[in-house]
Amino acid sequence: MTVDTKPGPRRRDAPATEMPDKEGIVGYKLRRAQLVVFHDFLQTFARMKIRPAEFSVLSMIARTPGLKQTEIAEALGIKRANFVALMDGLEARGLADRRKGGADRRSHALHLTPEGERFVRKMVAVWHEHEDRMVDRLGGPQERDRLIELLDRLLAGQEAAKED
Amino acid sequence: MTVDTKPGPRRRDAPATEMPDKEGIVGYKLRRAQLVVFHDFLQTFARMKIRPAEFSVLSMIARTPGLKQTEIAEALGIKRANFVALMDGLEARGLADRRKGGADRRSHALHLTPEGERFVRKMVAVWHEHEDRMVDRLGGPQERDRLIELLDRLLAGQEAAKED
DNA sequence: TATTGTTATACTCTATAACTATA
DNA sequence: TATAGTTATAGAGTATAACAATA
Repeated sequence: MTVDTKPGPRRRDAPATEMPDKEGIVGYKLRRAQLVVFHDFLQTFARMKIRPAEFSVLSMIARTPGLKQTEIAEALGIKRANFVALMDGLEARGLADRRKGGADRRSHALHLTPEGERFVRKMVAVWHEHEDRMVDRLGGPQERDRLIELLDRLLAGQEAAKED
Repeated sequence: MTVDTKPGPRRRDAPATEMPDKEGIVGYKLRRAQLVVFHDFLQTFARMKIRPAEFSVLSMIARTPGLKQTEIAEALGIKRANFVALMDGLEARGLADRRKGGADRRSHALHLTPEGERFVRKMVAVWHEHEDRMVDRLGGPQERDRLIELLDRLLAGQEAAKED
């Protein structure tokens, strides 16, 4: 266990200096940074009317067509009950569809429509603007990779914590 | 502008390989990691019934007593309208109070009650469990500092983007 | 019995507009 | 006119329970 206390004398009645400063707190900084990045994402995609969750769903369908709802929802950390309205929206816009006819007649295979394919190509081009801007802020692809690696350690810790 | 494309030949009709993979996307990883850290925080503070926003408000009042609501809300990225119910809760629990009587009779000076002082001391002790766990997952205080620095770059980029 | 998709519902967070009392 | 605190409200996001169809 890491106890990150600084050496040296410490007075008894100085609670103010013992208080955690938000600027050094992992969760706080993580939240603020995530909000900033999502805000940039939302601004970038305001015209295309795409939200982060919709973006990740369309990307995943494009990468791996034919997956069923539960598979995509679980991979993205979306509850399957909440996935329904999201997918309804994409279907209503003619970007993706649910196809029945597989071996398991309970499930739907998710695919992009031809219009969805075109939309996703534009979406990815626009996304590069956003992502390049974030990578630039970080200091380049190498710094981006360092960040991703550190974030993966937090995520891996969660995996380990679940096994009990 | 950083364009992070890999060299080498690229086929025309292979959209699947051109799609962004969520595992390398800054915003996506940031969100997932933040959820994991907040989940650990919520578990850790389930008994004390403290949410992240309440934690940061109590910490800030403890560090700098006498600030007014708007100052704390703005520093923490909370809309002043949403701060009211949060502060109502802390006051109802007897942890903090709004004191009138300053030069500006519109504003409230925020302070901890004696019970709030005791509560915050316990809260900070419990928080160390959580924070140490996160720092351990990252690989130690040095790795934590690296992460904070990278997140600060994203936040600094936002500051710069606002000036227009 | 278990799983897939679905509906309904509730709770939290966040955002905006408008009010009041003071400045 | 502007600011501090407040109220009301609306929209996302997220969580759980329960159901029908199918396995």
